[in-house]
Amino acid sequence: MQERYDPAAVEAEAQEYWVQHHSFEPKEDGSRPKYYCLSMFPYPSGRLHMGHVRNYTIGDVITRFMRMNGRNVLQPMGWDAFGLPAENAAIANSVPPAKWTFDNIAYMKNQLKTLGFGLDWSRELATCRPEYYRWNQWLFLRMLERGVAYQKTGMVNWDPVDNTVLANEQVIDGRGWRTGALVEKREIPMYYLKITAYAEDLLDALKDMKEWPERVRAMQANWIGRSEGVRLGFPHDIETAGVLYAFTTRADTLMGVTFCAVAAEHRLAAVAARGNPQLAAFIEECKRGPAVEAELATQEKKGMATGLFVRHPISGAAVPVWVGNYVLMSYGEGAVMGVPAHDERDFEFAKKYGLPITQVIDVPGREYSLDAWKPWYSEHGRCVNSGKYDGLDYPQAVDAIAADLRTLGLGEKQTTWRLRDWGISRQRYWGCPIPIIHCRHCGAVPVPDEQLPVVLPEDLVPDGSGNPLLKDERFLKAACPKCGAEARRETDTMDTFVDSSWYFLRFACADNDKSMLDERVRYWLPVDQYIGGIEHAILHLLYARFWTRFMSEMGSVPFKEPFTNLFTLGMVLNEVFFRKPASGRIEYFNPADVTVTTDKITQKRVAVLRADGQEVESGGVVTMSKSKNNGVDPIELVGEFGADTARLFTMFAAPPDQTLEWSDEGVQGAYRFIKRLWKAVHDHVSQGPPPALEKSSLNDAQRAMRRQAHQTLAKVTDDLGRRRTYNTAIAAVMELLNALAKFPHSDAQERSVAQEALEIAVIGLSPIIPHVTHALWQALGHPQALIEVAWPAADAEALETSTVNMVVQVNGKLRGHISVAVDADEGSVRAAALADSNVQKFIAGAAVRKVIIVPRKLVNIVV
RNA sequence: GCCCGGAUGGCGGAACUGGUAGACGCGCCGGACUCAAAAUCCGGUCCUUUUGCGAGGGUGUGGGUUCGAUUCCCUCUCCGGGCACCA
Repeated sequence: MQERYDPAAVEAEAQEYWVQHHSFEPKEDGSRPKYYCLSMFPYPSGRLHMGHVRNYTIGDVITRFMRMNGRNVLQPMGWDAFGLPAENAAIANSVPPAKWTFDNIAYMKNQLKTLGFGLDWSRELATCRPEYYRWNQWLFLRMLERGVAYQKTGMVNWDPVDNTVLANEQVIDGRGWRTGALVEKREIPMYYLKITAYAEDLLDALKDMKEWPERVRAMQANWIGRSEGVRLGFPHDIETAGVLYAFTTRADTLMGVTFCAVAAEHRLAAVAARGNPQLAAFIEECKRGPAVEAELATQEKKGMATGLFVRHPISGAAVPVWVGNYVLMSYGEGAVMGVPAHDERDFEFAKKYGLPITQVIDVPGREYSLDAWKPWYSEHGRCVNSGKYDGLDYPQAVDAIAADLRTLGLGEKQTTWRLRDWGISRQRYWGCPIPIIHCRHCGAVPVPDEQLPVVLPEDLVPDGSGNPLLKDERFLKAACPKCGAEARRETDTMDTFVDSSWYFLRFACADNDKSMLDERVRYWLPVDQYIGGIEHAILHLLYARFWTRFMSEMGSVPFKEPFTNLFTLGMVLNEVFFRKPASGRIEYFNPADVTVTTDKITQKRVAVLRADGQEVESGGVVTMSKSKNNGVDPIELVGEFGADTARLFTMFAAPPDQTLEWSDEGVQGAYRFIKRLWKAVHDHVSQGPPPALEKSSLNDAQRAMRRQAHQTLAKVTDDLGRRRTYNTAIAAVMELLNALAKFPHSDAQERSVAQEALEIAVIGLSPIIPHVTHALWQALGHPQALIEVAWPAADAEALETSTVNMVVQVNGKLRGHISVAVDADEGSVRAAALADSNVQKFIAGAAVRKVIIVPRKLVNIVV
């Protein structure tokens, strides 16, 4: 065995072994339990970032651990290869997005191999390949047939200078990111998927998904947003006799309505705007407003009276109709009843515009005043000032009012969802073409299955002014499948979330060119463990669940939930350094180019840019990103310390589901530990092979060492398998190694105990640092490769102990320690506790009121 | 604004089911080795007090439940994620 740890040589050899032996290319095998471990596939942005390393290391730890525990483990990898960044790169460099994407894939694949992940590359897929996206198209046609896909108009951001549709992220303060032009809204026809038809099932199923993090289930449930309420109608005679409908969860406050507010897009707003230029201008202003919910919700609440009135459904009183910029057309009926006394937004609105406020709910012991909003105003209580409903509580009032409305034909109880249908049309080039042909005579005609795939040309270079497909005659021209007339292809492409809504199924059968899925899906799916960033907690995961439900209905898959167990990891953060010139833009400096020292006198941290020796400011610790220039290149790290160090640090520095703060010193520490482990094995094996362990003849110190080794094994097994707290598993092995360093190594039995402890350390860490442990396992005298070794169980005999240490508290404060026999009864434990000299000091002269004994842990004496 | 998380020494974190707060690592201090430095090894390291044993305080804020609270409940503050066309 070499004395010096040489990561480059060790890692090349181990990786060579796994490739040669196809260690991670599992075949379907009905005789063995399968395990499908999947990390969210990356967008091929150019190079791996630390978030990828963290994500894929977790996946790899699970993969290797489950493999050693006898499972037939599949861990595939692919590329989420369509998307906006490729178009941006294309515009910047005049390269087709396809070339940019494929170059990036080649580069990043190499990076992944360098890190030693146990990936099955034989199943690799990229969503931008026609072999893949043809099935997007095929399934979209099935959805069209079943009415799950449908067409309606939707609003988009329009850049009037570039004549192009902008993504929300390309709109900065209401202006186009490239042109700076004021962004307009346009209503255009788009395709939608009817995810709302699955809302109830998507919500109900969450209750049984115990293996998903509670927070993700909560976020999804809130997103779907089931609301039980009442749909109520305000009759009117505007134009002709009609009814303005609104949805409310607070029908008990109906008698407190003093106005109604409608969205700018509401039909009544348009009616009122005729002949009212001021109102028309206000409506236009609202429509130009933000598209993003966060901005909508924080903008100043504004409104304008329409001059129209509707009638209160119960009292018949005239109720003024306003247009409000806080009313969403996309939720409920696009109109709300205004009850300023009991709704905070309505209260503010009424205050601002001088609308009346009528208290109709009374909460005992509380005094209502019109001066300022108080949180209790929106609490449930009893009806007052509400005529026949006075005295009713919330459920009684809602029932009574819903019943009366029903009699009047002006409403009923209703369940409303926050979830909206999924608009999948994107007016962009680098995506999966929507398989539709537009014919002058026949309208929008689906492309017949036998003409699939509709292939996206890969040689176009977008220039930022609209979708290049619109200018590509080869793509555009098509014969109408119905009448044969010359027709035009749909140029919209699909949202990239479509691509990622089923890729996990395709890994089971990526080589099938005849059908989307086959019987192998039944062996591998559902995914046993899915791992990805918390930022995907809602959209991606919800879309994938919806998609799987549709495929289940079609009979394509025998399950509705695609991911049995979900693990969400935290973000990777790093400190950000910058200089802010008196004028001009902030300049960010990469932390690798900055030296931070602590001033000995002032104790202040000082950051200096090495290039010029001048100080830079610290902007705190934030998510690693290109824009803040605070990323760390994982591959540079691998070059300097090896993949095992990169893996060990990312697993050790923080629990995997929480944010991880980057630390160069921490990386050094990880490297130091691996070197110590290497040296410990080297020093041990250089004395030659130890004799067989004679368990019965060990002395106390040897027995204790052995006990710690097996306790460590039990802890590591639990931390890796159940708790997924890789940081504490590593800490436990570090403790074991620290203990072993103090353990004598001279007689034969001591060396046998040490051999066993070292083997436990090496096996225990092997899922995390597989390369170095592969080499160390050989050095410890084993011909079989470590990846083929079965995960050991802790020896129950080694864990046995005769005495146990307990702490003694007096009134909850720690006062002493006692050592008692494991099987000591309460009486003797109590006696030992009371006999402790320090404890005596605190109970002297006081009456012992109570003694609480927690077996094997603690005694608390209450005096 | 709404929904979901988080906050513990100089720093990252540990304490799993309400039972010894600070494991493990980083940094720092002292020592060994060295002509010297690096690397490595050994010892120390929450704060106050004490020669020491010990004592007092301490888990973002303020309150509550309990023999006992980092852990449970309520309040507030700050930080992070998501908000439907970034992926």
